[in-house]
Amino acid sequence: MARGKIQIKRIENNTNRQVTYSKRRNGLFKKANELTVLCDAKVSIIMFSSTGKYHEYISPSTTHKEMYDHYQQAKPCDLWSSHYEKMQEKLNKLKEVNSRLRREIRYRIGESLNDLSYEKLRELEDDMDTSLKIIRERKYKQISGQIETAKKKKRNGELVNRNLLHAFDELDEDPQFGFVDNGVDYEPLIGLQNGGHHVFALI
Amino acid sequence: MARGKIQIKRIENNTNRQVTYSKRRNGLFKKANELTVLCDAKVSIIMFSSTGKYHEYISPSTTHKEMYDHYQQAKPCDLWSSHYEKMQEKLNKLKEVNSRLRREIRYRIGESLNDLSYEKLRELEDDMDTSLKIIRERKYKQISGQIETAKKKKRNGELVNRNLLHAFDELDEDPQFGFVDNGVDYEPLIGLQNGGHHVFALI
DNA sequence: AACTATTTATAAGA
DNA sequence: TTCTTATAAATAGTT
Repeated sequence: MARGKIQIKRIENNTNRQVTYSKRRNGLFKKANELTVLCDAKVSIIMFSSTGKYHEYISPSTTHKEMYDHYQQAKPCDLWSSHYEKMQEKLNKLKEVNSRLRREIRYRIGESLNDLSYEKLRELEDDMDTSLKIIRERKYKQISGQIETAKKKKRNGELVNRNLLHAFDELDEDPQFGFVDNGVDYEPLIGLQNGGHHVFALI
Repeated sequence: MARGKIQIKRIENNTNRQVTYSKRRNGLFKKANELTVLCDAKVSIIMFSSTGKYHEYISPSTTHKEMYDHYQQAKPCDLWSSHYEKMQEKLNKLKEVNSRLRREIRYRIGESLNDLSYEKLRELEDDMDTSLKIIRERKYKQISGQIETAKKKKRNGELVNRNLLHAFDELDEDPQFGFVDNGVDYEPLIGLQNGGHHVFALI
């Protein structure tokens, strides 16, 4: 717009394009600021150059986030808001599921039983009873398995020992094998609550 | 910038301000578009007038959402993105808590017991045992309470009945009072799983 | 980054 | 709102 008119089309010369970008960007931001002051408006500008660098203008009294939140409200059907809202929805759903899970656990550790009808209490008792049986079985299975293992190891150890005795005619027969933890933990997410019950450290 | 210089400060005359807003807004958007074309850049502008009306410019090849997502990446420490990221974080935390709660429930209904060490199994058994006792107590308390209530009602009913008999010399003595549900539900969020256990219908 | 000839934007008026 | 136009501002090409 000076020293010759130009066509509004992509500037092919790379350097030229960069220079023009820089100049016009400043011009744009200046205009944006004038608009802000003169008309008491709020303006949010974000731009990316062809090389990927970004620049921004934002009216002093606000933030991009505020502008976009506002924009969202003013234009609720656009694609942008759907992303944002979906996230909110997801969050709320998770919260709900969470509180239901917590309630379930509370019932199962014997809290908030007031909420339950007699029928439900009976169901819960049945469930708990069945579960407890499963857990006991499992426990017995595990302890007998461990005892077996221990015995085997002991036998094995004794054998080795005997061999050693044979070989060196020394040492006495007393290898101590304790129970072996399977290495997977019932997690340290357990805090005391309600008379010694082990429950999650709820957030 | 014509017919006289102006000071860059708020235009007090309301109509004037509106007019200037409109004119300059068009100018700004025109410039933004020229910048887009000339320099192969992407520009996102959102503005609100002092009266709350919004206007926007967005380069043809993109969307506001895309621009802000980009902007976020380019400026990870700004307030907006922190809002966005906090949301993500919250979501992840909730998910984590969720899976822990589910695990806890699984243990308590006798699933995934492979994960637990012998020690933890023993703790779990203890817990379950205690909880079951609490639930049983509660159940008995409730049923005996209900029986009491029923008896009272029956007595009451009998009394009324007798009075009625006296009054009308008719009707026979047989009011049927059933147990009364307390009205609060153990929720229909319970679906069958693992051999008849009642657990939440997990999402 | 500065300069400046020109083009563009626009304030005020209609 | 739109047009007009005198004038202020922006800027393309150059240094």
